[in-house]
Amino acid sequence: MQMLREYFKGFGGISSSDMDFLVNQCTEKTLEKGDKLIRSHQHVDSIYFIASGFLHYFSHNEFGERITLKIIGQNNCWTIMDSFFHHKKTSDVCQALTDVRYCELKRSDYLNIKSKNKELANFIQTITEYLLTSKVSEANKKSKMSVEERYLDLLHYHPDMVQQVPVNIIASYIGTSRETLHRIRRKLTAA
Amino acid sequence: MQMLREYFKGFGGISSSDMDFLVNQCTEKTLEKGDKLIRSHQHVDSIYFIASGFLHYFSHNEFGERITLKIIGQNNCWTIMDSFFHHKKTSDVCQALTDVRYCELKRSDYLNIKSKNKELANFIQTITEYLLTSKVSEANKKSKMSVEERYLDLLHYHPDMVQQVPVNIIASYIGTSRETLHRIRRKLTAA
DNA sequence: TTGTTAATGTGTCATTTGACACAGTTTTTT
DNA sequence: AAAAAACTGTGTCAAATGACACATTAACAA
Repeated sequence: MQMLREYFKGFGGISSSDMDFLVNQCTEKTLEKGDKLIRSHQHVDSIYFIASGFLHYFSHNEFGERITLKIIGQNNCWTIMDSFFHHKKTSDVCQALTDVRYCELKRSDYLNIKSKNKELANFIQTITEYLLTSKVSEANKKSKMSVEERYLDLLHYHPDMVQQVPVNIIASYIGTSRETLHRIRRKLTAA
Repeated sequence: MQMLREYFKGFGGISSSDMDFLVNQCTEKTLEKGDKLIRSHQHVDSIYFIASGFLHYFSHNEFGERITLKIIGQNNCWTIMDSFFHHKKTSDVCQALTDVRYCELKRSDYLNIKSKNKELANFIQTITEYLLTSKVSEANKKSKMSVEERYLDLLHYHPDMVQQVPVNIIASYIGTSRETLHRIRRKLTAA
């Protein structure tokens, strides 16, 4: 829960009573490696904050192949937006790649927070703006990089992820096959 | 301005005085084909709503090649988030591909709206959540599709864009070269 | 412990792609 | 109207990639 407090602190000052209120809406939970946080055809009614471990968020393309949409690591606030905000079923899956500790915030409590007071409404707006900005920047960055550059980027910013997550999942995440990623790694170790 | 009202209406009811207040913060403007809305090294201090025409939002990769990040068409609310929210310079460019009519909302007026009253703050939050959800969904969809599928998708949802925007820009947008896009088009017309 | 499954490393080969080159066409500028 | 610039169509060829196949190793469960 301490990590969550730190995460929130990063978005500017709120009173300690507001902070307590915020954190009290969240529940600490764990997953074991292989457990599913979200199954196909499920409604997603919570936002998650990852305290430790890695989650694998994936979907399927028209040929039924798994496509990694995100590998969610420590200190990340995440949900399936479309399902959460629009009360829709998702067809995607989110599964623990390692043991995971996380906090859950249910939609009803999220709404509570937003309507509690002006400061908290504002605080949530700030976080939403931050998430939007991050997502756009990330997508733009991805557009500018080759597969190899994306891998080097991962290695630089998330070396632990590269170590702990299977190659085929990393490969899918950066948009290539495990064989091509393997060639890239071979080339890099040779140099 | 009517289009902007309709756009806002899509996000749920607000009082007509709130709607008037909202719309009054926006200024109608135009660009001629080739004009730059945003130049490199500029601070972006506004949000834009496109009423007609197409804008080309692009950046450069490490080799100085132009990378199309977005082609912004009618009924789109857009800005360079990172620059707008974090008061930073952008190194990207946004230029009119056709004559363009748009509305501009300056940051100071955006902040005015947010602090005017609870309903408007909420309304802005709803739009931000919508933009975030759309962006994530769009990125996920893109991950699942091949270049050819992305082209077919554009053709389906934005046939006017495919007609009016140069092939090399469309190609860059869907992540390939103009030659490969040309091959795809040739194959499709053959079939 | 052993059998089973998952993950990794690597080679071959057909296919796809990007880079280049250049001709034809359209648009814009002078 | 002429010249210049931008855009489009197309062929060739080398390089990159994906699909397979299979051996090896690691992780997990019976």
